[in-house]
Order: sequence, then structure tokens, then C-alpha cells
Amino acid sequence: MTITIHDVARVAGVGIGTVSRVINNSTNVKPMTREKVLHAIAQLDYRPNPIARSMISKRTGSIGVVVPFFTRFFFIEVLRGTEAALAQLGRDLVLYNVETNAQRDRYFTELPMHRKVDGLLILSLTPEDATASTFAEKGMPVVLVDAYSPYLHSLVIDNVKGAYQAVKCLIEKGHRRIGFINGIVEGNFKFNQANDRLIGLHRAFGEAGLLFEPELVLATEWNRQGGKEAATQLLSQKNRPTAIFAASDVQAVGVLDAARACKLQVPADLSIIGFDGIEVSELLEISTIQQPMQQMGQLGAYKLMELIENPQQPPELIRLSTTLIERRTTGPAPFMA
Amino acid sequence: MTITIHDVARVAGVGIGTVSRVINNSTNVKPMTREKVLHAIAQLDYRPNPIARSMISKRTGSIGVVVPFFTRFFFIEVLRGTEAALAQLGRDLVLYNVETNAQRDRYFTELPMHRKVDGLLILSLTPEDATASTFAEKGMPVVLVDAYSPYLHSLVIDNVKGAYQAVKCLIEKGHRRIGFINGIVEGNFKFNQANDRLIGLHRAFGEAGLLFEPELVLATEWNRQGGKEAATQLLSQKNRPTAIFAASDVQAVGVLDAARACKLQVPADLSIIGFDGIEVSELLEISTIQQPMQQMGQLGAYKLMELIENPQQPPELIRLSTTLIERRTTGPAPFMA
DNA sequence: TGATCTACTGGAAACGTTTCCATAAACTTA
DNA sequence: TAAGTTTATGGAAACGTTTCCAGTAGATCA
Repeated sequence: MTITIHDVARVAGVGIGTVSRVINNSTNVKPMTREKVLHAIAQLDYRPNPIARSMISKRTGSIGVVVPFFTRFFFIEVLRGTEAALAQLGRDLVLYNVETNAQRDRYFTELPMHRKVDGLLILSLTPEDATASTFAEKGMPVVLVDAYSPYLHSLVIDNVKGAYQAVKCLIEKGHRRIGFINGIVEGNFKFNQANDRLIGLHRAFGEAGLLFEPELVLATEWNRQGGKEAATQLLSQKNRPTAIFAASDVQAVGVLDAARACKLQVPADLSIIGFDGIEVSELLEISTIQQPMQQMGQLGAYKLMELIENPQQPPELIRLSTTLIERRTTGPAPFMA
Repeated sequence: MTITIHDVARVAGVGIGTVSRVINNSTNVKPMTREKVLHAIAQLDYRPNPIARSMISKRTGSIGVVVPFFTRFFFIEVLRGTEAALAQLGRDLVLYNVETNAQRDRYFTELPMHRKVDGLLILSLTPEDATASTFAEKGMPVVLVDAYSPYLHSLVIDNVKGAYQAVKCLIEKGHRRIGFINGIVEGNFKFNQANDRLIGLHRAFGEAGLLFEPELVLATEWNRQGGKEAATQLLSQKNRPTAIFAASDVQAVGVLDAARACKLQVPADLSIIGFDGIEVSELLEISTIQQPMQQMGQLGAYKLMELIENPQQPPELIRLSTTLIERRTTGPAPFMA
């Protein structure tokens, strides 16, 4: 039924070894013989069976991408970069979406065992140390993107600096009471990001000699509703903030909702700055801290391919920077009674 | 190095056939023997090699999803449904992103040859008849989602009816001059959708006894800029439309831009209705025709799995309906001089 | 001319499963 | 107890490649 290397060998009148050598253009095939084989291949429309090849070579040509809530704008942008890089290299992208801790743990333990993928690109998830060493033991190449482990190759953006940029921008515009809406840890999914952004806030505050006021910091779900609720709470305080920094753009959208509900003009009465730089921030003209999302996905993919070729590299940390993008939601601090 | 079925057989003191029978829980294994084997499997932490299994079974457990411009909101939503369905069934999702005709054709010819996936879910692309018959010849199960071919299982939404719903809604609000911004065909990518939506418009016009005016219909890129440019053109006509129907929500966002630029109030001066029901339409509170995107992705996946189990089914056409969602961009027609 | 290389070629072995056939063991039945 | 039936088991063959080793045919050299 299916055409095999034996059929090609028979038609070309050579041995299967020779056909294999032609396919993988090894050395030592006489030009005339190569011609005959290529002709037979064309005539039969033969394609080597990739499964059988994998059987020997231990390579599948597929890369697994483990990503939490892949439909979120941020991850889509990262995936766009990854997809482009892998397609260019002729590799298949296998998507493993994670929505629960159980799912994450199952992928982390199963994927290195059955070798259906040559390597793993993990987005915004930090494997436990034990998990990381399992990856190493099983010889599964792994690159972390937007997450850090000392035992794995990691590619992170500087969240501390990003948050610092955001808060400093607000301070420079004269804001003194600045609210911060952070994201909560969901099944440990975003732990470091949330933490680092808080640190960046502290740093900017410290540098400006501002006092940190705990009642101006809230943590909510990483979504619009969370942002809205937190902002509503912040804005109903007696001495309300004149600016709000949200740890993500979608939360910033919620802040906009809350401002509208409180009849506050943006940015006249309230300045808002988000984080991520997703398309929605552009659509709604929200000032934000832009992450190089596509670049992260792309660099991660290239790094992983490199690691697959040459697995014995000590873990490396690559650090990327954010960019402040001022749009229409940030302005000078209003005069407050 | 790696643990194979032979190791398990040796440790359990049985033959490899018996181990295989236990793994695939076939019949005719004595309970005590099964115990021994399971114990050995646990002790060695053995996992059957899926590549070797595929070699025999001709099944990889992977499904290929071919999708144009996968980062667009619409496709992301469809993918969300597909991913959920496949994950539930324990299948891997391999993403094939298409951005050019060449890429599409390469995937269409290569994927059925090398059997790295058990089936193909194709989104919003219509394979040529010749391509469709190649799928059949090579025995590659295929389901089309948001596209139709008489030779393949197809799952479509009723674009004609959707456009009809949109236009009828505007007519009922008293609008008589209604502009239509359609999408252009990009490498044949959206041919039927564009066409069908125009037909729906005609139907609603005909039913209301309205005259179709060609100068009120434009086709542009399926993006914000395209919508803005077309709307600007429509709104600068001497006798401008009082309502605009855009063939996609992103184009509708562009219409909003244009309205703002022309200092027109929405919906007081101009009503706008989009198509798709993507998240952005909710964010910007644009009235729209909602497609059951997740459901499409999910049903398509289930249909494909069914087809893989039982390949000899005559092509079937499943038709899903749209829902009119009125938000803040549609209102009664203004009085025009 | 015979010996020694070198360039090329054929095909067995291996990869880790499942399938299938032969055979052994355990029951039934008369 | 002997013959017949069913249940359980071992392992060879097959899946379609790549790898490697042995071998052949020329070419080169003394």
C-alpha cells in the first residue's frame, strides 16, 4: 500500500542503504546512482515515513509549548513569535494548554517520559526544583520564557525595572498618591511577576522619598473584573489616589471602567498605566509598559533549538527590557483638596 | 538506558506478549500474572514508547489544526474550543499557521503524506477539489470549520442569515441608507464569507423593499485600518449612510475611529454593527452578530475524532447559527435633511 | 602484474512496540 | 481417565527507517 524505501530501492535497482544515503545526502554515492534513486523517488512520489525515522534518530521534529491560559493576549503574542521561529526551522508546534495545577503537573511529569517532542518551551510557569531535575535526568531540553529557575535556561523580562518605569513616570507627573493593583497568584502561576512588580514600585517610591502606603496596594484576578473591583475600592477611599498602576493591561481596562462609573475623567482626574502592551491597550489608548512579547517567544524557540543540538550547556539567564509607552491615560496630577 | 517492554517482561518473569496484553488491557491475562506485570511496571516506572506504538498502530494521537493568521481573535476563540475538546480526549494539538498561499499549499500537500497527525482540522480555508480528493486518497480524515467543500465534512455558520440579521436590525430601527463594509479576498482566504454576507444584505434589502446602492458597498482589508478608510469614504459622500454594517468586528472598530474623526456621535448620528462577537466588541460595546466560535472549534474536533474512528462516512454539512447582540452602537435612525 | 587503497554499494541488525501463531496449562465432559 | 475445549502464555515477525560492517570494483603504485 504505502511506498517504502524498499520500493524505491527496487525501482532504482539499488540497495536500501544507498537510497537512505541519497535521502540524507550522505557522502560516497556515485552521481549516476544518485540520479537513478532521485528519479525513482520522484516517479513513486515517495516520502520517508517520519515515524520510522524517529524510531531510530530519537528526534520527532516537534516542539512542545506549555502555556497557561493560551487565549490570553499576552500568551498569544508570545506564541506568535514562537510559531514564526519554529515554522521557519520546519519544526512542528504542539500546544499544551494549562488551566489547573493538576494539568500542569501532569504535563511536567508525562512530557519528558514519552518522547513525542524534542524539547519543551514553558511559558510563565516555574517548575519545582524536583521537576527541573527530572527534565535533566530524562534528557529533555527545556527553556523557560517569562519565568526563572536556576536549573533551567530562562528568558525573562525585567519586571522590577518595568514597574519602576511605570511608577517613576507617574511620580514625575506630580502624582503622590499612587494606587497599585497587582495580580494574585493563581496556582503559583504568576508568582514572580507579581512580586517583582511590587519591588519595582517600592524602588521608585524609595527613590522619590515617597512613603509606601499599604492601603493603596491590592491584589486581584488578572482580568478586567478584578481591575474594576480593586479600582472601585481604591477610588472610594477618603483620600483617593490620583493615579493607578495596574499589573496588567486587562486589569487597567477594568480601572477605566471603574473611573467611568465614578465619573472621573481620565487622565484629568485619574491617571492610569497598565503593563504588557497587548493590542487592547492600543485600542483603548492606555499608557502601558510594553513587553517584547514576540521577541520573547522567538528567542525562546531559537534558544531551545540550540539546546536540542547541543544539550550540555549550563543554564543561562537572558534578560529583556520593557518599554514605557505613553498614550492617553497618563497626565499631570490634579490638584486635590 | 531507556526501559523497554523487554525489561518489564524480564522483571515480571513473563513474555513480552503478556506485558503488551496487560498494557493494552486485552483479555485473557490471569489476574495473578497481571499483578506481577503491573508491579514490574510500577517498579521500573516504565512508559510504553509512543513512537514505537505509532509505528505499528499507524496512529500518532496528534491532530493537526491548519489555521490562517492564528493570532486573530476569531481563530483564537475557535482554537480555544478545539484545544479543550482535544485535551479532554488526550490528543495532542499541532498548530499549523498559514500566512501565505504557498504555505497553505505546502501544508495541504505535505500533511497527508507524512502521517505525523491522525487528522486535520482546517479553519476558514477551502481546499481545491483536487486537494480534497488527495486527502481522500491518502486516507487523511479532514474536517473543515468555517469553510465548505462538497467533498469534505464541513461545519459552517450561516453567514447569509447573520448578515440578514444585522441589516434587518438596522432597517427596523428606521435606517434607510445603510453602508456595508465587506472584507476582501486575501489569497482566497475568506471568499465565501464575504460573498454570503453580501447576499444576506441583499435579502434584507429586498424584503424591506429597499434599493441596493452599489456606492454604499466597499470591500477592504479585514482589519481596523481597512474599516476606518472605507468608513471615511462612505461618510464623506453627499448623502451619507446613517448606519454601517461591517463584515467583522475589527473593521467595525475602524468605523468607530472614522466616526470620531468625522465628529459623528454613535449611535445618535451613526449606527454601527459588526460581525464575529470577539472580545473587543464587548470591550468597546459594539453591537454585533455573534458567531458560536468556541462551539465551532469544539464540534469540529469531536466530528474529526469520530471520523478518525470511522473514516467511511459521506461528507456531512453542519450548519450553526449566529446571534444578534445589541450593545451601544446601534440606535434609531437620525432625521436627515 | 600483483598488492594496496579508495570509493561505492548491499543488506543485516537495531529501534520498541503490537499482532499473531503455536503451544502449554487448566478445565470439562463422558 | 482420556479426549476435547477453553484459557493463558511465549516469542517470532512485522512496522519503515538508519547505521554499520563486509565486500566489490576500480584506481594507484611499485
